[in-house]
Amino acid sequence: MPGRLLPRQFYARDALEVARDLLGQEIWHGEVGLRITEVEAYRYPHDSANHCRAGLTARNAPMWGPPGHAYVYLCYGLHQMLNLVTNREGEGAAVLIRSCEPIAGHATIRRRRGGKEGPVLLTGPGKIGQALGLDATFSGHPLYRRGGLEVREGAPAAEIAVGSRIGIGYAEREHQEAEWRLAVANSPWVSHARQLRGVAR
DNA sequence: TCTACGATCTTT
DNA sequence: AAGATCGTAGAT
Repeated sequence: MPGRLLPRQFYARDALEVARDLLGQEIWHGEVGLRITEVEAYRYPHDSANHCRAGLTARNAPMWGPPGHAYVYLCYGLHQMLNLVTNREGEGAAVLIRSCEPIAGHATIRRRRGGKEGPVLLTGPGKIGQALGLDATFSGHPLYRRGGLEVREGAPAAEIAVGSRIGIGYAEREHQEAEWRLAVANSPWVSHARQLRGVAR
């Protein structure tokens, strides 16, 4: 039996708080189910790494909308990046899903990954969008309704690790160094794990 | 319109 | 260390 959907209000908080509580929750799309193991918070209003730093654009519009919706965008011309919109409507903030443990739909995931043999390692945000079969048409999709892309209640993380966010060299140093990347401690489903430090929950 | 570049990943 | 690959944003 499927787990309970996370309610809209879950997302209506600061992105960093939502990020912490998303660890261990599940993302489902069709038969594919993933357990969230690594996330990054893109906060509002003071975050020079945030896509919303320069105001409203056609691409980032879902981030300015109500919480509990997806924000999906194409990165480097090939990677579909999945974010979950947080805070309140009118505040551009979201949590980037960076890594997950696959829990269902392994065959579909493998096919989407090109049918390669070997373990399916979903570490890094590009692989999450690929495993879920996402593209930009999912941007703005609600996450709290059955059907389509859903986020369900999962087993919370016992312990978490923190570190600075990846790939934001364009941001101010204060925001580059902010420890707004969170992961399930000691999970194999984490990217750049050496740059994390463990902290008690 | 034009141009530079990116919240990446894989291969060398 | 560098190539793939293309939509977006800001400038012209």
